[in-house]
Amino acid sequence: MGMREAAPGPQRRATRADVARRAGVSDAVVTYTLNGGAPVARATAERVLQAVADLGYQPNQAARALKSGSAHTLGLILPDGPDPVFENPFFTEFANAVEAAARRRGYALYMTPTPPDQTSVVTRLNDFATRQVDGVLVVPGEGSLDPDVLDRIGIPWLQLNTVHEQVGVDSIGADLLGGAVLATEHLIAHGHRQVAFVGEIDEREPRYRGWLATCERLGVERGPALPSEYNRQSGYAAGLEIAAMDRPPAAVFAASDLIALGVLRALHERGVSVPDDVALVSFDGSWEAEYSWPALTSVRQPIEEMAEASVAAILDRTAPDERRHRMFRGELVLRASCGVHRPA
Amino acid sequence: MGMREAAPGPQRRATRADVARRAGVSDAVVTYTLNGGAPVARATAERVLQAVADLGYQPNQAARALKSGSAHTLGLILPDGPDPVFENPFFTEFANAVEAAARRRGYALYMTPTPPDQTSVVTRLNDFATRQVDGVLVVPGEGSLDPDVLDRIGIPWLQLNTVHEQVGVDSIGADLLGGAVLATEHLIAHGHRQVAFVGEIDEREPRYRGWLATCERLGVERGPALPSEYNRQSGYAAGLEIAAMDRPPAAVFAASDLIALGVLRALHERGVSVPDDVALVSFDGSWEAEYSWPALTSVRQPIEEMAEASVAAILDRTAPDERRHRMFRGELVLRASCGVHRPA
DNA sequence: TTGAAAGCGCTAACAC
DNA sequence: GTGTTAGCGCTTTCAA
Repeated sequence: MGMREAAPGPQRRATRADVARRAGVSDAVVTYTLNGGAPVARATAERVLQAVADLGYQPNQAARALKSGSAHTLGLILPDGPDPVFENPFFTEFANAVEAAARRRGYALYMTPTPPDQTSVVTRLNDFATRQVDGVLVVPGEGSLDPDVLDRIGIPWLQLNTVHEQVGVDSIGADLLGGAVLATEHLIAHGHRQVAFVGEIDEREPRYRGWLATCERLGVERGPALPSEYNRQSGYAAGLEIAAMDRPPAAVFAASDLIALGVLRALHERGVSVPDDVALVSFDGSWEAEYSWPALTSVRQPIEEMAEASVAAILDRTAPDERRHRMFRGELVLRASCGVHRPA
Repeated sequence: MGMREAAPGPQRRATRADVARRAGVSDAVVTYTLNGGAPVARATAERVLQAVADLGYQPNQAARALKSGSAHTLGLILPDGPDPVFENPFFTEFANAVEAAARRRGYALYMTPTPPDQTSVVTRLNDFATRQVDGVLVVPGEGSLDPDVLDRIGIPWLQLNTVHEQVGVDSIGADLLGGAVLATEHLIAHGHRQVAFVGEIDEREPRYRGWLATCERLGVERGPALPSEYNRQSGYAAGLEIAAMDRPPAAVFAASDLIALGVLRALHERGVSVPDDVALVSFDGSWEAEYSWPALTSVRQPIEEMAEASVAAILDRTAPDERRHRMFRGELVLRASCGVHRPA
């Protein structure tokens, strides 16, 4: 008779063959019942399902992956630089949302910080390919990736958190320019006749462009533009500069929450009051913006929506050659840092 | 002749057979060369390695997983409750450190928030098992897990972030009691004759016990103990209570950074100054504690060390029956929230 | 509607 | 030292 269920302890997992035997059918029928692919007689199907339940059978995903070329898994590559990505609540929220979206579709997620240079990313993509990963979401860092090289690996990929749209690259990103316009307009609506900018100062950076354009359009003096990387330290340095000015700008648009948090700290230290002396609006709308002091008014990126769309874009891709950029609008979340709001 | 390399585009990945053919050896020799397991003549090995390089061959991990029962992958289960785990920088840092430790060992990581109840965790462990995951790190939430049930799944697991040591459970955790002692002593060293506590009020909670014992040992009045869950909102509520007191405690020990952040916000709102009116020390030492205002003095958990140990514990496990709790000491990181430090 | 059998790519026991 | 071969558990023709 062979071994019956051994005493408690890590027992061997049931395989498709065990199920088939117990249901008195062939292996194939088990597959048909479970995955479809061929019609199965009602009675047969019931016996199979019963056997599955009795045995607590669960298909071996490794075997499935080998045979079908799909591990039912997605990969997420986050930029691993001098600033730990996971210290950025925006990425953290994004990663979380992607995992949730993948799971809803029955996919698992490999998530890994990777240096954002071409070679490292290629290595990681290759590793994913050997694991039969179905698609990879890449959050780029500094430096750009050559789409052709990545394509040649043969694994579907999609670029997240895109700032500059690129031909031949399937990508997803927030409407940075539109968000910057929202933020700047709001500061101006508060009555400020001068708005400063802290962030990446580059004609091609949409947040910078949005701020610039809005100041010009509304005939408002553009306060100084202070350079800052997207982290707290750099924002702090900019904040110190602001505090040291003879005539500090009464309104500041910071290109990310992290920058704003740094600015905030510097102003606190120098006894400059936010929002009384300086009104501040930032970008991202991550949860950290909510528990800062004062809480930050910020342009909230539609993270869940973008995550959902990312997973869908890669999983539902039909024509591999139809590549495009998908842009998502954010909304301004009003809190305390921009000043008191009057009823409209 | 068959097909030669097709024009650029996702080409078929080379398999072990391709390498064998090109090197003029059998499949087995390729395996021997790559994995060891049998001696290979120097010259042969060189030819194989050359072929591997020429073809850019990388072993198919799905096939490996099927054959060997190991996907070279670890799983990390985070508690998914009403409070999103990824809003807690402590978990975020921990997850990041675990991923890095796993990667250093050549392992990938599945990371997933999961409701911490028994059924959900079992389901997830089973899913991991079908994917031939080599071991799972479980961060428990509310409610306890039955080790016997988890063991029966047959996949090695380890409990992280452990508060209460349990027999029969392999686990890792910080020295919470020792940390609470450090924090409380420090507040007392600042000259305060009364120290309050905000956190979980339970005789079995080590942070609570450490605070209690230290106050008694040093003959200091223990200020009120205010209940709080481990999140910002709850800390905020406690902070409001503190601010509303006739005679607020001059020193507070908060059981986590998140709690402290909430307390801080409440005190700000009520115009209570930290550290002048209230000195504050918290627990965890996550990065968010550094950019709060004022920056938090906090007991830093040795996250990297614990992550490293977690991965090692599960991968280097020899005797599956030798289970124990591994405890790690934290250290007090001095910042501003506890008050000015005089030279020792 | 069901079954037999080939094969995904790799490993390892066994033979030479 | 090297080759042959039998699977790991599953999917999928192809036949019956």
